[in-house]
Amino acid sequence: MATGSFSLPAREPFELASVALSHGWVQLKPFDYDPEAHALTYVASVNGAVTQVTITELVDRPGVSVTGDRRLSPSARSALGSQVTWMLGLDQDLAHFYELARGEPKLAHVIDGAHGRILRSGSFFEDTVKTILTTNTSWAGTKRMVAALVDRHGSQHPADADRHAFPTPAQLAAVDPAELREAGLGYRAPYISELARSIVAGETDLEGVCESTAGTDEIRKRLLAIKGIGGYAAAVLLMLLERYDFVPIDSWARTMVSREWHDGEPVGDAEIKAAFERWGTWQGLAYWFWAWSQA
DNA sequence: GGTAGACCTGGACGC
DNA sequence: GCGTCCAGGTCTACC
Repeated sequence: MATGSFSLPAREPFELASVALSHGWVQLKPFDYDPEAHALTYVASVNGAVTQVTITELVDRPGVSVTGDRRLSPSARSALGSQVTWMLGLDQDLAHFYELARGEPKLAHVIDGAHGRILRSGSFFEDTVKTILTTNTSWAGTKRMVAALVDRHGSQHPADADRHAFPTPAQLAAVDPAELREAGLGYRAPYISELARSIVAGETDLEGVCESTAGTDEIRKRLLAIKGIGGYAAAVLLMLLERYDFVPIDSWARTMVSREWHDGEPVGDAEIKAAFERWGTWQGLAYWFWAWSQA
């Protein structure tokens, strides 16, 4: 067996903290981030074995060091390497976005700060479930629901009963929707259950969406066909797929666009779309990293 | 295609 | 401490 540590290269510019703190995912289990140590941790299921992974930034070149808390076989190391590369978008090319951002004072900060990558979970299934759990609730509610899923239904770490991986589709498909409802998911419980069962039954290929070369509109249609995914959630998931053609319009977007361009007057979807339309296929990213005048 | 009401939970608020 | 109201996206029924 090989040791549990290895490194992965990243395309420049890269800063681990910029990716880790790109949105709230880092606050959701099984992620954790230590700002003092600049270390991102994630409880992963690698080839069926639960491993806590610690990711730190390399000091001598762009990239990260990945350390598992157990010895990794060559195949496990390869699988984990692919997973971490995907989660951090290490090979993502944002050169065109930076070119555009250079000419916009509200986006110029993304270049120096190496912003642009958005943290992803270990699987697109996990990202989809988490996104559904962000809808129609507070952030505290999202954290509580995700924690309930992970703690109750995720595979347990062999050395620590308090640590669990995010549950697989098979694990969630086996759970009675009523139990998910009681766990605090409320009306979202049947959505999660139906999605998990559909994947297990082979009716939905969520991970295949990541590799798809289909157009963004087609991918969006597939996402909108999932119960619980509406316009906002689809836009968030498309962003995680590096497709930035849509702005995720939620209450926060309404507030910020209203303050930025409409003197606090209420705005509709049309005004929000109009505000970022000029950024074309980068408009979602422009919105995400916009330096708003008022927080 | 557009709109209204329901869904569920937790936090804020008034009494 | 209790009850009420509200915010947060999406779904469904209806027009």
